[in-house]
Amino acid sequence: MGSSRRVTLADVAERTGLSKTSVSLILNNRPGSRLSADAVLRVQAAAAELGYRPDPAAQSLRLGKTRTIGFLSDEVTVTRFASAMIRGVLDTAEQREHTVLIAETGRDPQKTAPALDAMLARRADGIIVGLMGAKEIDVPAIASGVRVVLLNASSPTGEPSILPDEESAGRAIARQLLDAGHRRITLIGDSHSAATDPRVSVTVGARFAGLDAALAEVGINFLERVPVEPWEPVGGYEAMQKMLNGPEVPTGIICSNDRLAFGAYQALQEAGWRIPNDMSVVSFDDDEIASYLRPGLTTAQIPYEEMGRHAVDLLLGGGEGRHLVPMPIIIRGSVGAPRGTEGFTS
Amino acid sequence: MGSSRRVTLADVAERTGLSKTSVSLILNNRPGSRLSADAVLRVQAAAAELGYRPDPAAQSLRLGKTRTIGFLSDEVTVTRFASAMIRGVLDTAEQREHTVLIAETGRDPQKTAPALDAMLARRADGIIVGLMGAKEIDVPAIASGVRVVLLNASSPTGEPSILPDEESAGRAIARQLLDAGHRRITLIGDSHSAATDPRVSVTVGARFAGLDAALAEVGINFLERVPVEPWEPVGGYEAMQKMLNGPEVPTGIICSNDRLAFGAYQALQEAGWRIPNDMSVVSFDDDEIASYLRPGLTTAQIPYEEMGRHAVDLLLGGGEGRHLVPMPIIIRGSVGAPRGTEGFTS
DNA sequence: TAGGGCTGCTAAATTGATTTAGCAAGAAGA
DNA sequence: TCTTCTTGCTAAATCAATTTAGCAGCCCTA
Repeated sequence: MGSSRRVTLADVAERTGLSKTSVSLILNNRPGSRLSADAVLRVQAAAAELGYRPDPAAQSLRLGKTRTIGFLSDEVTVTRFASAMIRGVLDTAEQREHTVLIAETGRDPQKTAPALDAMLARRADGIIVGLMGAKEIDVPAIASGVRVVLLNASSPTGEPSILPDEESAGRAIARQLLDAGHRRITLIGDSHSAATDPRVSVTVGARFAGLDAALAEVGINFLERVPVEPWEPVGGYEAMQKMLNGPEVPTGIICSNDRLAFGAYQALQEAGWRIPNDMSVVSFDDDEIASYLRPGLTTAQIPYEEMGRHAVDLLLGGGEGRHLVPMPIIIRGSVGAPRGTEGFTS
Repeated sequence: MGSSRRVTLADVAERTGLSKTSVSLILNNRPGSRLSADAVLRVQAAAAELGYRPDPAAQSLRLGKTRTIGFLSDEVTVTRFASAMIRGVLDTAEQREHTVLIAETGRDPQKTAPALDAMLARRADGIIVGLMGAKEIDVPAIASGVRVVLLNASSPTGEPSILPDEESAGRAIARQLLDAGHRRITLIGDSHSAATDPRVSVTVGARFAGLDAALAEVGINFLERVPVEPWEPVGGYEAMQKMLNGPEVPTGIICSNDRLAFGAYQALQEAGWRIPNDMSVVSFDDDEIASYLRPGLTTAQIPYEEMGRHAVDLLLGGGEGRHLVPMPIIIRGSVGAPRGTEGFTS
C-alpha cells in the first residue's frame, strides 16, 4: 500500500509479456498495426488493472504538443462579471481534453507581453486573449507561431475573434419598450468615446446602432441621451434624479448597463416612483444584481459562457474572422405599459 | 524569419562550443561544478541571445516535478463571490513559479473524485480544494501521494486548511452596533443547521459564537433571531418587512450576509425608513453589492484573495493544521446612533 | 619522475511515450 | 523447392532536459 511508483508503459508491457511498442500501438489503436485480438484484450485488461495513465510530460516531449491552452485576460478572473467566460473556456477545453493555463495582466497592457511570454515558455498550443469589456487591442508580435484567438476583443491585425452580437441585442432591447407602447424613451449612459473609438469599445457602437435603428423603424428618436461616465450605480442614480426633476420625463428608459439601471432604480424608489407602473427600465449585461432588483430587471445578457466555449472551439477547430454570439434577452418585471395608457396594445 | 524551431540546450551548446552538460550546469548554476568564468559568461550571453527557455515537458520528465498545482473548486470560478480566491492562488503560484490547473465540480460532490483524478493524471505536484461556502468535506482517498490543502473548507481527515477567522469577525461586527449605542439588536439569517452541522458550514457557528460573545459582554441577547433560508435577497426583504410590522422592532440589525442585507434595505426603503437614521445595518461577506447600496453597507469581509495566497504558501511551503485568516471590517455608512438617542456617546 | 590532487570539461544514462524500420515464422504462389 | 507475402511483433531512435561518472591535462611533491 501507500503511494508506489507511477505506472508506466513498461509496467503494462511487462505484465502482458509484450513490448512497449505493442502496448503503445494498442492503447492508441493505430490503424495498420496488426496485433492479435488476444494481445489487444490482454493489454487493455492490464492497463485498466494497473491504472495506467500516460505521462503527459513524456507525451508532450515526444509529440511536441502540450494539449494546453493559455487564457490571458485583463481582469476577467477577478470580476463577478465575466468569470462565466472562464467557466465556458474551462469546460470546453476539458471536453476537448485540453488543460487551461490562466494568467492575468490586470489593467496594465504593459504586462501583456511578459504574460504571453510565460505562456509561450510553457509551450501552450494556442492562446485566448480575453477582455472584460470588448475593446480593440494590439497582440504583441511575440505571439507568432502560436494561434491566438480574441475573446470579447478584436485587433487591427485581424486575429480570429469572438464578440457578442450587440446590434441585434440593441434592436431587441429597444423593442421591449416600443412593443409595450413606449414612445418617450431616454438613454442613460451615452458615451461618445465608447461609441466611436474601438480602443474604448468595439461593441458599444453596435449596441447604440441597434437601439437607434429600432427607434427609427417606428419613426422616433431618443427623448434624450444622457452621458454618464463611468457606468457605475452612482452615475445612474444621479442621472435619474436629475431627469425626474427635468422638463422631459420619459415613460421608459434604456440603461447602457445593469449597474446604471441599479442606480436608476434607487433614484426612482427614493422619489416614490413604481417600476414598471410609473417607469419602465431595460438594460444590458445581465449582471447578478439584475435578478436581485425588485422588480427584476429586463436586460440583454452578454453570453460570456457561450463566448468562452466558442473561443475554445475556434482556437482548436480552426477558422478566421469575427464570430458574433447572440445575446439572449432576459425578460423580468421591469417593463410595463407607459403611464396613462394602461389599456394600450401594440 | 517566421517561427523557426524551438531553441534547445543543444543549440546553446553548439553556439558556445561547449557540451550540453556544461551549459546545463551553468544555467542552473550548480555549486561544485567548476566551469571557467569565461565559459559562464559565454553561455549566459548565448542563452540570452538565442532566447533559450528550458522546455518544461523535458524538465518534468527528467525531474519528476511538474511545477503545477491543481485548484479544484465547487463553484468558485463561476461566482462573483470568490473569484478573488482564484486571483490569490494564481498570483502567489506565479510568484513561486508554478502553474495552476483549474477544474470545477459544480455542486455535485460526485464529480470530485474524477476531477481529482484528472489532476493526478496531469501530475500536479499538489492540490488545493476550494469551496465557495466553508464546509466540511471528504477528500477522496485517490489523493494519496499528493499534498492536499483545503481552502475555505475542512475535513475529518485533518488535511491542512485555510479558513476565515469568523469568530473575531463576529465580535467585531457586533461591536459596530454596540459601540454606536445599540442594545435592541435582531439577527436576520439564523440557521440552526449552518450553526451546528459542519457539513453545512464550518464557519457560521464561529460567526454566531462571536456575535453572541460580544452581546454577552454587555449583558444582552438578540432581541430576536430570524431564521431565513436560503440567504438570498428575497429572504432578507420578507424578514425585514415582517419585523417592521411586528411587536419588537430593533434599532439595529445584523444580517448573516450581504444579500440578506440587500433585501432588508429594499424593505426598509419601501417602508420609508432611513438608513442609518432610523435603522442601522451590518453584515458579513463584503459582496460587490455592499458598495453599491446607498448608504454603503458596513460588513465583515471574507478575505478570499488573502486566503488563496495562504493556501498556495501552505501547499508549497509545508505546514499542518487549521490556519485562520483575519476578516477586515469594511466600514461604510450603514451604522448610526439608535433612534431617539442622537446625543449618545459610548 | 611517478603519484596524487586539482581544474575544466564531457560522454552517456535517464526520464516515459511514440514511431520508424524491420525481423522471424508461416502461408501462398511459381 | 524456392521465392514472395502476410502476419504478429519488437529493437532502437527520438524528444530536451539533468546528472552521474569520469577523462585529460597541469601542478606539485616526495
